[in-house]
Amino acid sequence: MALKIFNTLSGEKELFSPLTEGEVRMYVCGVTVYDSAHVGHARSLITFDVIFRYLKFSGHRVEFVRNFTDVDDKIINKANEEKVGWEKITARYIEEYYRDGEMLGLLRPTAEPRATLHIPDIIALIERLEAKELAYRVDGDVYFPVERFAGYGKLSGKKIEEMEAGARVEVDERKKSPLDFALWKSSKPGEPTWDSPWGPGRPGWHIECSAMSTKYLGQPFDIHGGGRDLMFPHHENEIAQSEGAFGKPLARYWIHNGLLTVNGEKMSKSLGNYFTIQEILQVHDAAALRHLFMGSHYRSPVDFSTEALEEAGRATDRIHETLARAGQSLKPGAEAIPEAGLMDAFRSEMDDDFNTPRALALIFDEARALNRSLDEKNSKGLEGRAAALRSMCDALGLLHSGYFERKKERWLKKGIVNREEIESLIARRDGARREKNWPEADRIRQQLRDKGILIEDTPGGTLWKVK
RNA sequence: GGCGGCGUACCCAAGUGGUUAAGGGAGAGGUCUGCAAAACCUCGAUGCAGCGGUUCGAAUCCGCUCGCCGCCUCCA
Repeated sequence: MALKIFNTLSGEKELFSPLTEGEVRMYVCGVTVYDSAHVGHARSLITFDVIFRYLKFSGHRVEFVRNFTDVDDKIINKANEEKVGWEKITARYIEEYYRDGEMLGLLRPTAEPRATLHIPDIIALIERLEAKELAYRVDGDVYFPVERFAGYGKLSGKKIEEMEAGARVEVDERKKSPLDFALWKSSKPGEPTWDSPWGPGRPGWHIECSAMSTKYLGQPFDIHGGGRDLMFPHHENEIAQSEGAFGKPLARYWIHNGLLTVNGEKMSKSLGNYFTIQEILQVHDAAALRHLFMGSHYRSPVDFSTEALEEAGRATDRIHETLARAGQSLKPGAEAIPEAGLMDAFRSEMDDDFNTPRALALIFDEARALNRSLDEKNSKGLEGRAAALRSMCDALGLLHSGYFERKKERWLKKGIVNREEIESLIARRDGARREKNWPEADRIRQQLRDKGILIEDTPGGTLWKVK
């Protein structure tokens, strides 16, 4: 068994072997912090969180770097709109981003560098490119001449001539090719500015990733990831800059996650068809969102809808229900070893380019088998199998403690019922049941049901949960 | 226009040359239950957009047709 990864660079699944045995260096493009992150960002975040988790799960030491782009036109525009400094904008959204990440159950990367804290590294890289005649100045701007880099287009499979012919951009006459991109931009008054050999200005978008990835991970490093939409031009430009500057590959495996769509169209700010992560998490559990994403392969598009999310939520309920049930009937404190056969099966699914849909199928198969054993009061091998189920879910980040309690909280917050009301209705119903007053007991149950509360009579007493 | 991808049951979705086409949701029937809920059991595509072809054998390879999407512009 060995991990295979689909490498965008080759267009094929390849056997993954890190540069250093047992160690993986991974860089993923993060977000530009000018607005709240939406569910599309969440997909990318969760995809690479799972990859991070699984690489660790399979015994690697992982250096995982994800950046913040904290200097950009959109940030400046937002600052101007609100008449505040740009640092206020980036600070606000970085803070929001950390809160989102925590709620999504993301593992923290090993480093989360910001562009503005790496200006010297960026300048040094541009100088290096300039020395190799891979940069030219136009007024206070510095551009990268794409036709001077032979491999331009190798990641996205595009050809310079074809792109120039079909260019839809308004052509900047000062550039040698419409595809040339800015390494450094001169700044207008009031914009973020740093001194540089080319005059006061700020870095272009792509250069920060080249500078920071290599600074933290060396060159080449093992995995570079990001959303499909970053493949061109962003990642192509990163390759041009880094490989142009150092004459060696930037990254060995390129991973791109598929995009999130809404009614079949890409979720994006410009289309206005997006939900922020916060909006969604007020109504749904992060585990359900993650489950929704895990249900499709990371490279496929996923169509987002609240119906799909609710459906994923019902599936997530089942897993947590099973886990809770298994937890109750196991000896407390017993340190069980996950059942080896199950773990092997899980690994072989995940080793196939992180095939989470198949891994989920395995999880459900085992959930059913476990429930069956529990129904039959057959405790043989139960601990090991429950531990395996738990471990598989954990490797996907699906284990969110307090899952049902959060579900209750979300419902109670709507103000339709409160706990006291539920408890007293249940007490009254229990009284009716003791007297075998079934019509009254059923009437109370219906009353609760109308308020979204389901009653469950168990040997240990009456429990309630949210519908 | 160029490049890439997708079309599998009511819905979502794996599978990409070879036993009965995973799994989830919804639905139907059943076991359990005072009745429920949960759980479990059973049933759901002789067929994988359509048409041709290659092959002993195709959802899986090739060709054409139809439909949808992404990138080529900031974008996870």
